Amino acid sequence: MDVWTTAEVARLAGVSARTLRHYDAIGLLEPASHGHGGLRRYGRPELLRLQQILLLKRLGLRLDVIAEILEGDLEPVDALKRHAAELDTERSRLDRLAATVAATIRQLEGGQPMAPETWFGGLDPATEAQYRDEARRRWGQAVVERAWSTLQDLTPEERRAIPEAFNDINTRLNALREAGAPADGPAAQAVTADHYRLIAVHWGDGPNAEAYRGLGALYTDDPRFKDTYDQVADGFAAYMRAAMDAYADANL
Amino acid sequence: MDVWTTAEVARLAGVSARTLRHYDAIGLLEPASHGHGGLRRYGRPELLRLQQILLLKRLGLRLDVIAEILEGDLEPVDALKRHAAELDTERSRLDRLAATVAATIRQLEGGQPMAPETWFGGLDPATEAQYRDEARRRWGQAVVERAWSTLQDLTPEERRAIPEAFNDINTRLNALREAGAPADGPAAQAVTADHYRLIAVHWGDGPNAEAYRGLGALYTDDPRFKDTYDQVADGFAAYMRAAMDAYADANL
DNA sequence: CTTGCGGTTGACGCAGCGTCAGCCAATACC
DNA sequence: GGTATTGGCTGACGCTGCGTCAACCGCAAG
Repeated sequence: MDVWTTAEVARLAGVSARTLRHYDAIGLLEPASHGHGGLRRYGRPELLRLQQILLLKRLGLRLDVIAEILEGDLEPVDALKRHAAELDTERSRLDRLAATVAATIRQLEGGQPMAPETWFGGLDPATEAQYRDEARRRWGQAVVERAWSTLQDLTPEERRAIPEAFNDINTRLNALREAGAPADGPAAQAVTADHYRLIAVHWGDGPNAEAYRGLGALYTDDPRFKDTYDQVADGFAAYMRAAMDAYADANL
Repeated sequence: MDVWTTAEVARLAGVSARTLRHYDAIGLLEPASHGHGGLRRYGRPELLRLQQILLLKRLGLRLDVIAEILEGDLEPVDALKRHAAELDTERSRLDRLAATVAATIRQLEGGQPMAPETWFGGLDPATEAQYRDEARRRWGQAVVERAWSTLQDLTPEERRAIPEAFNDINTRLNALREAGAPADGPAAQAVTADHYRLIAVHWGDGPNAEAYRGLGALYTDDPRFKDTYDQVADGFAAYMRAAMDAYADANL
């Protein structure tokens, strides 16, 4: 009774037969012998090795790492410490993700305020015309016409998605501001890059440094914009402008 | 300028061209037209749809879920709430995993005490003989001989792994005890199942109900065992025995 | 003889692309 | 006019850890 078949080992160890065949295939746990039509026959050393494998697997180690440990090529403590660090990284990633998702849910449920970038969408004709005139003076005829025709071509569904996209960016950026991240730091600049790309999509091309800085200036100097942005949080408009200036300096 | 190629869209949106081709392949984002040798040509609606895709992707949603949302088959808020719940589950799983890994590291670094199940390994000959005699009286000749020959055949390396395996189980079970989990509850019984299987491997077969209960009795009644087990934590021996009794009742 | 159990070897599937490989077309340089 | 470069295209493999068929074989019971 010192030898077991695949199914017996599976039952004893609480794994599937397929798993054992897989471990054989990748060389992690080879049976003591292949006899009589290829039948796998496991001995006691294999059972014990399997126990060690399962112990390490329960800790979340990958099979190739487990193999290295069992071959003596890797110190268990070292591998576990590295693994613990990875777990920690992954956990904080999940934490941030969960926070972002929760914020997005609140935002969707709360009904988002109309962002000023949606100038031409859903406004009454007079106000709309006023914005368009001003935009033309600031950025020129071509840009405004492109943006205008863009918005005209949207389905109502797509149009609804625009404020969400801007609010998403505002939420993210404000979270960084509250966390004390500098506006020209890597985290805030990454979000700003998303903002730039979103603007680029609406304008049909990326704004140059001057135009982008001009847009930022609008956020702090024009009360129609400033009020909306400081509604996100007090001081947010200034933070946003600083981030945009830094972005223009570094990338445009 | 109302139409863009793959590379242009990639640059504007900050994704790889390969990604865009993938999204086309799975039908998530199809170009406005395929013209002139299969060249993909994206229009403004596609750019906007891509923005929505990337927004949702940043939240960790899977591509098929994103597709459902964009097709209008799924409410964004519902999907996000479900996703938030999944994130929470995953996060607590990682928490437990990290705790287990940390405990294992402490255990490996602290040098584990010899578990009494390693009767015949590394003891002086006289003590070893004494254990063997007693084990024979308790569980019979056959079982002891099998277990004995098992241990004889092990390499020193494999022998060192045995206490680790037992200590792993003790650590896990004691964590449950300290958390207030009942010895006959599902969590503790899952660990006990591992313990049973480990014993089964060493004995060459699973002990029956009587033998397993007898082993449990040993833990609380025999001072040599009890002392070692209560060294894990005060009262642990009794908890372990209760878990083993419950396991025997339910499964053997 | 059939049925059924338990064993075997492939091979696909999953998630989301990265990364060649091999081929075409237009442009730029000599 | 030849050619090197750029960019786009379509496959197809790779990664992780098996679950899940599919197709086939051998042995024992009914």
